[in-house]
Amino acid sequence: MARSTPPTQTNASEPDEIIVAPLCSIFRRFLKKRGLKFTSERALILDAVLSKDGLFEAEQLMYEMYDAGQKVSKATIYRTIKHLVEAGIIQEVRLDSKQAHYQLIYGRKPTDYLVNVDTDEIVEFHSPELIQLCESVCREHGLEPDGHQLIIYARKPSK
Amino acid sequence: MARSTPPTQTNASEPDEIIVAPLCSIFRRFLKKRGLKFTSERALILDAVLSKDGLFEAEQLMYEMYDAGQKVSKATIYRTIKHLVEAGIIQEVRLDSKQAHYQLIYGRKPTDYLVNVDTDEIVEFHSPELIQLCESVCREHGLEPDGHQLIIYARKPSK
DNA sequence: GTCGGTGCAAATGCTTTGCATTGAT
DNA sequence: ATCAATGCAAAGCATTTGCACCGAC
Repeated sequence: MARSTPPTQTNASEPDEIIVAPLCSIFRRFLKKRGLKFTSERALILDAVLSKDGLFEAEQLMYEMYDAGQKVSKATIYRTIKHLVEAGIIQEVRLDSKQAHYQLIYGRKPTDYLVNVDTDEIVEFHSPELIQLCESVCREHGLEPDGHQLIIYARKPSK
Repeated sequence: MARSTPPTQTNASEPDEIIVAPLCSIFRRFLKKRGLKFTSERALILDAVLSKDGLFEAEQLMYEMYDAGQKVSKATIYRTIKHLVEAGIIQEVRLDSKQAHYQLIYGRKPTDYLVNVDTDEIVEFHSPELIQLCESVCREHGLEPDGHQLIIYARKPSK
């Protein structure tokens, strides 16, 4: 069973003060509002997610939890991740046709990605201009922004 | 066997003069350069792709070709689509965790997407500002742009 | 006590692959 | 003639689901 390795990655953002406790209660509140339960498995998964500061994958998270002796089934990982996305705590990022990546977003600036297609290296960045753009595009259509995903693919200059 | 329906979609671009013949020779040239062959199946698939002006899916394309009496196997569709992407004729768009979508891009302005998360309606748009942004982000990292993908998620204003 | 949650294994669905045959160059 | 392409069926892989038991509320 080969564990897929996360993409190489540099984090462009200075680690903006992560407030762990609030996120837990935010998740509890979200679950309660929907008549769902806050179980010990969900607490463990949230903890594991909070310990990651870049992109991560569902199975990777599961194996790391396994190694840490916190065994939660794959099904539960996937089910919980869906709720975390719904709750606005993490976002799904689709870098390629393979597995989904996720990243903590709650209380952070929206993150965009620059992928070097030669090396697969991923650089994160934040773009206020893009946020403006999202807002104006939405406004044109009488809508309001509910997240976005920008992936820029790039390569070494031809010469 | 349920055929998945393509997302509802409006095309924001005036159909910029599509030059069909050139694309065929462009594809031939691409294939030759790689020691690959231009087969009748690939010609049929290219034709089918050129007949689409918005997003499409691999299986959907196959069924449409089937209905038109042009039967090409699923394997060949997928194999050819990969080459079309490599050739820069179409681009892959990942709107969700389900199947991939594709869209003709050769000779067109890069297309971005606004997804109404309530209705799943997709509006295409073009953004020169975004192209500027891509260039400046790439320049900062000593790279040059090689495509991008922007999906804006939006919803009806809360009130 | 009621439902929703969990783990497991099986199922799903998109996409890829192995292989024998066919066809472009 | 060579070597890639095709079609088919089978495999792969990330993700989802059915079900019997468990646990949060």
